[in-house]
Amino acid sequence: MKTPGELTELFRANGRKVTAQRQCIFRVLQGDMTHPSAEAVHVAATRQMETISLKTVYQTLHDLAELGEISSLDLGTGMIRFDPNVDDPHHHLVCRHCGKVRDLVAAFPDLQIPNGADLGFEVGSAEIVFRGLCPECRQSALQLSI
Amino acid sequence: MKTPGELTELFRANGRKVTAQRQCIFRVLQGDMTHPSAEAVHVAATRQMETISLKTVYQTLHDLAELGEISSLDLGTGMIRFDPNVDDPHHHLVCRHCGKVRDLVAAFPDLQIPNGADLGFEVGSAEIVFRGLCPECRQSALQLSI
DNA sequence: TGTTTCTCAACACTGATTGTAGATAAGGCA
DNA sequence: TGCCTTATCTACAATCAGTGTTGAGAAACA
Repeated sequence: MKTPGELTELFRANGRKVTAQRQCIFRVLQGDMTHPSAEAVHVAATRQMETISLKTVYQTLHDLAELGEISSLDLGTGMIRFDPNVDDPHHHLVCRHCGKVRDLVAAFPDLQIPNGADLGFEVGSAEIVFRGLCPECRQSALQLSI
Repeated sequence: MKTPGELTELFRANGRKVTAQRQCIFRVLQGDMTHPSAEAVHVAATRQMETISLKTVYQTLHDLAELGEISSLDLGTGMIRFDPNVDDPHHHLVCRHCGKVRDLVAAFPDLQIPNGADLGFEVGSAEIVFRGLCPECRQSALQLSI
């Protein structure tokens, strides 16, 4: 993802206005590796700007996704997650207990896309989701089963 | 998925009661290859039993998933889809326009699960989702772009 | 500075799914 | 077969993530 300054330029270049709320969201996303939900971004943004509304957060996240600066992921955790890492092709590791998401950059960088020709599909992209338990949930699962 | 008769046995063996509503849902799922949503199952069930409630459909689908007879999939189409095919390991092809889902049985039957050990994750399963356009949506996309 | 246009926040609303509670039916047993 | 216990059913309300609307306000640009 670009820096807040670059995003400001990009938004202006695309005829979008740059507000204090948007810059706040840019800063929140910068360097966030947790694949936050809109709600999580809102909570973090609220710490810098008390009155920012959830609707504004949703709208700005959609704008960023439309410009290709973040990607939105539905990983089956009940809400859409936003991933600022759009530069390295990668897949995801999802904790089936707490929903935590981590990038898996090294695995399957060039997954062969099968041709769905026999089914008539025109296949455009492939995503792999690995599900398991994160370190924390693994730990608490162990303690519970004693 | 097992036959309606086998499912009846299985439910009884697990201390669950077998009602006309449940058997109706068993029949609806039998041989359904469309990965229906709960709503779609409800519509089909209503054709056999007018008064069956959506809540009952959700509950029975969850029971079946709990017993491992169907699997529930969140493929990013806005609702959970149910897949009666739990016998052949397979992946999914999802139409990004209409949400139609097809099985891809032959592709990557034995995807190597990377060890998430360096991230502390204990990885249990892997799913690949291929996104593209189904034959029908491809056709209408072509017609629109003329 | 003035004007235009976009964005903001508050609020109501949607659509999928779940919780509640009284009515009803299944399954075991006499 | 009829009764009794317990699970399940339906209807209804509620939840939760996300979206549409609208008047007020701020950004961009001349």
